[in-house]
Amino acid sequence: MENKETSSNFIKTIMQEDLRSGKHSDIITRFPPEPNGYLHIGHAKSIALNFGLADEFNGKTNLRFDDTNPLKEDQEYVDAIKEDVQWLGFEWDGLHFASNYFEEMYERAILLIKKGMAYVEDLSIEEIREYRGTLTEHGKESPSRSRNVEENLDLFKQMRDGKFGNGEKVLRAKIDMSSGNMNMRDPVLYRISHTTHHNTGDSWCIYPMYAFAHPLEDAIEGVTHSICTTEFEEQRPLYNWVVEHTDMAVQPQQIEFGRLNITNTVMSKRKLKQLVDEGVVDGWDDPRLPTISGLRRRGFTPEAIREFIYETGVSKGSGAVDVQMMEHFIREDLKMKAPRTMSVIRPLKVVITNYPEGESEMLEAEINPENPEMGTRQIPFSREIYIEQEDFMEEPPKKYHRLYPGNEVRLKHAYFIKCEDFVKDEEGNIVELHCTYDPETKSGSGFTGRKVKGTIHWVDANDSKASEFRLYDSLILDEDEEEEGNEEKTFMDRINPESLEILQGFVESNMDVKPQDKFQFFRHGYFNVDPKHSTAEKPVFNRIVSLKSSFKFKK
RNA sequence: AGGGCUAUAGCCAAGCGGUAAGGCAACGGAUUUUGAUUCCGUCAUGCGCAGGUUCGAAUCCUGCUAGCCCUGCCA
Repeated sequence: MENKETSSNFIKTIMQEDLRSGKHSDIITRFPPEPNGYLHIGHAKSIALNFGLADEFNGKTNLRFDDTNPLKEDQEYVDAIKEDVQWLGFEWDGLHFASNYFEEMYERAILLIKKGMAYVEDLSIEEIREYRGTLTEHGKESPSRSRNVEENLDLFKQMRDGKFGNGEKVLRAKIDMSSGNMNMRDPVLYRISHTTHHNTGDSWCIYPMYAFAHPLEDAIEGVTHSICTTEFEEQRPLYNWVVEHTDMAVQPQQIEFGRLNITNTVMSKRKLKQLVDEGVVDGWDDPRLPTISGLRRRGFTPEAIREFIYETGVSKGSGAVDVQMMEHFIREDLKMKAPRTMSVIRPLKVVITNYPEGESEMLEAEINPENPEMGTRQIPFSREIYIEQEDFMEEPPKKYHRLYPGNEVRLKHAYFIKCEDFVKDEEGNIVELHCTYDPETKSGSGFTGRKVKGTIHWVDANDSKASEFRLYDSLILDEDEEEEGNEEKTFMDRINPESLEILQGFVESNMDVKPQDKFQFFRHGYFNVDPKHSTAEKPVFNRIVSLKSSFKFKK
């Protein structure tokens, strides 16, 4: 994509070398999701790598659904995955389904049987597990291992023909039960599952396992570099074994990278599913989730996600990237794109006592000072306005530049106002401010008579639009130093009870918003119009990220 | 009778025998009608630890240590 000078990573180095040496004349990669769930930003890294690298070398990338387990897969997920890949800004060359290769895979399995390298297993699932041994003990060979080729062929045919029930038989590779690598202890190649498949319907009742199917899929498509995450590293010998012994024409190279982890969130499908199923969040597209659909609803852009992934790099390590890095890239992307506008999220009424009653005026304001081409807008101003509650303090700390009794500040795009008085309710809460304004200080007038230390935002109290604001915080809290070592706290124990705060306030009356529109609310941060809950009458804004701030209350 | 992988700053990460890139964060300072942005500056005599080879080692060798992954008819 638009990635500037190409920073180095070990996968790119391998590709460059393969091109240089003539091992390959083209680079072909693939993104191979299983359609059993929604994509998250970890997948986005894989997508960006596969598509980005191939693109850089003018190669090709296929989107291939690894749909070899009908129990878990569904058309709903293939549609969602396609949408997410496109939304991220990538175009696949071929669109494939592993299930379209079932016939060829079956033929290759037969080839293995004929070579005496695969056999039909009679043992039960529990027995297979027992025979497999443990991490520190060798496995032992199954009695079925010595079955002759003809019988294996016949039995495998019967498996395909539905002569057996689920779990009764399985096809296994004959490799090495004493291997230190568990994957080589006669791995299962095919299992029986009388289940309707989203793509092949009921035409199959045996389905290939990942370890057998994946290398074949890659080889069939002529994939040169099969990029996956490090937990597949130990499968590489098996991957190579399958391609070699099934006499595939080409041998793709499996390359593993460390998966993306981000602080203060969870990334595994299992954990995300748990949060959704237990109702901790509002579905797979909850704006607090690192799912692609969640990030989209939160207001992240494809550009920001891509830049973040790119800057994050590729390695085999297993660390976690600070979530602040992701926030940096969305701020940077939206800086030029997002219109500035004002909103008051926790309103405090201000009466400007020397402004004539019943009158109002329109003020001109630039839409984005970083990007003047975006033009200007008109903002109504009158005697009563709302400001942010935190922009007034009865007894301010040192270096507080906002409103307090006797202090003067600028209202953005409007006038200086000075706090003359304030009123409290019975409980002592500040409920209203009385201020005076100075007509001389109108914004844009060039007034230089005196300076103020602070500029605050506001909204006309009688001409503004009621809106809902949803402020998000980390879903998962940091680990306390105290708790480490103690009984294992799970991520469910560290859920932030304050990850969502819903507030009612106001935005400028000139705002006409559509779902997914993005704005910078002055001094607040970047917000996205929620596509699920926003209505024409009452917009709902998701806070994507706050603005940075160096202001700290200190005594 | 275990196997595989990884270790460079608070975090991510380049580096491939010639004297430690970059990004995030942090901290100074300038500008500022966003306590934002922008700009300028600081931030590893040091590359998990201990030895060794070499004129020279983050890079090569040996030995440790720590972390991650592997015993689905999941992918």
